[in-house]
Amino acid sequence: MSVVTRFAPSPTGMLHIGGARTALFNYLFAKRHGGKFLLRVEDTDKKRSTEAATQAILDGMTWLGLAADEAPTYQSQNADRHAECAHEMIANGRAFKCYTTPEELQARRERGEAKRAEAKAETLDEAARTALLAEADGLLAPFRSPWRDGAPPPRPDAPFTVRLRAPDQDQIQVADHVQGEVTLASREIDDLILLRSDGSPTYMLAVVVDDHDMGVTHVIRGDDHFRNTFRQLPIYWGMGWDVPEFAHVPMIHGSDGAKLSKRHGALSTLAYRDMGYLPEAMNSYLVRLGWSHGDQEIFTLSEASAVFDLSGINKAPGRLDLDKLADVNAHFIRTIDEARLLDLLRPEIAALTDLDEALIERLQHALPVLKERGQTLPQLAESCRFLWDSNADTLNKKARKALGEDGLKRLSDLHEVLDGADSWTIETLQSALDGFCAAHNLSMGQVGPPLRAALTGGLPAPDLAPVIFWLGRDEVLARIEKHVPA
RNA sequence: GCUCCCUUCGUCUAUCGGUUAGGACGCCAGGUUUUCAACCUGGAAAGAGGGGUUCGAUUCCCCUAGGGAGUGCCA
Repeated sequence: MSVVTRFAPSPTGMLHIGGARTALFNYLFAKRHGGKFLLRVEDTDKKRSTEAATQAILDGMTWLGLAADEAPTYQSQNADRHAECAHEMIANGRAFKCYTTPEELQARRERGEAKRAEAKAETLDEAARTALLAEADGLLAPFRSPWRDGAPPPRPDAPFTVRLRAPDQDQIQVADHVQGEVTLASREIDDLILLRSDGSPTYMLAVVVDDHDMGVTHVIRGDDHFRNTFRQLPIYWGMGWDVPEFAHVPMIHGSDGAKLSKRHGALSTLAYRDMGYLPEAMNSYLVRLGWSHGDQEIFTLSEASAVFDLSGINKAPGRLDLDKLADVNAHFIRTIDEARLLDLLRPEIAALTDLDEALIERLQHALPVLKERGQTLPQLAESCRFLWDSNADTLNKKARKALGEDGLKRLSDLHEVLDGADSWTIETLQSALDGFCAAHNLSMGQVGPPLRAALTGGLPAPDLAPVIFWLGRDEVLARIEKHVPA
């Protein structure tokens, strides 16, 4: 049997980082087993679903490179099919019509809460408290409809929901690839609603029907859905369908261990793109958060696709560590194709200065060295600043100091040397500098600072020889002339 | 409240009864050095607590504490 996985987000917001990881795991598992990875948009909640959110999710997936093997499907379009299944289950006795109204349900819940609050009173004796608590428990227990056994409705024309008969056996077991074997008492499960009183399907019905119809073999989702599995199993049974394999992966928390909030990381996946992270880095970081493969820290998508397995997933929720993400990002900045890196860098630099042809050429030369100097794209762009900015007007303290009397003298001598250099490569420039030091009996510690001050004004930059080479003779001489007019 | 799950350095993790408990990020120190990085070397840093089982527990069991999830005519 060939593997089929799916990512099934509800389009009520952006694709956050937890969703991205769930999608990634589904993708990797499918690839690992030569199967199919599908995308299904769970838009059964018409009130909260938006087209913009759908698009944002699709964009996020595209950016991460998690391409689905078929066009995305939309759950809302299968509503008829869902209803059909519900009615089939009414026909075979697994489901029934329930005439209890939302108001009645709400009232029941509120009475339960009230009893519980009452039980807290200190004046109560033990017996009274126990009785009150028992009552509250009864009221707050999973709902079993009074009409589940076919009793006549109060008014046959009243609106009804379709509910599934909760299982009769004592317990339900789920063998989950992450959570292990977990048993739950059936009394924890209610007669869940399959069809709302307006006839629309609920999530619980829709997922099961769609997963079955799409041939999903492995349901890999957030562990916030784990409890749902116990309620969904009876739907598979009611329809006489094979039950897929399950893997419920833990959530991702913020760096403080609390639930992800806007403060720390509950950002759209695309926000990370906008902050200058690479999709490779996101994937690599995310796959290692909650899953491991020996000591390997860096994974490309294809590397992970070759070794990913469900058994390596941990049960505990993981915390987002932006420092680690930045380090992984730095790794990919250093290793991706340089032409692509330059393309990614273009808008970042264009935001800082005029990106003309001359600058692009300098960048092409310098990038192999400069790419070591930034964890994110904006940082990297900033590290390139000296390529277009001599910083002559805002010399920092060190630079100012280096341009004292001695410094200016050396600078003027260097101007002559560089002006007359007949070869312009990093190697020859380096030996020109070395030769200059030797000839004047100076150390690089005496020559470097003034030259650097003139060329970069104290901006961070690599070794002088490559800097001189990248800048080119005209620019170098011009920058020196700003301090020692020729 | 109830049900289920989880707990190894600050963080992500390795270990599948016997290890000086390993790696990575971050942090600290030293080295290199013409700035800033990078890089190299070294260092501090963990089995939540308490009981068992066992010749031997991080590893298996129980309790406690802490954390998470669920408890909708949301998904």
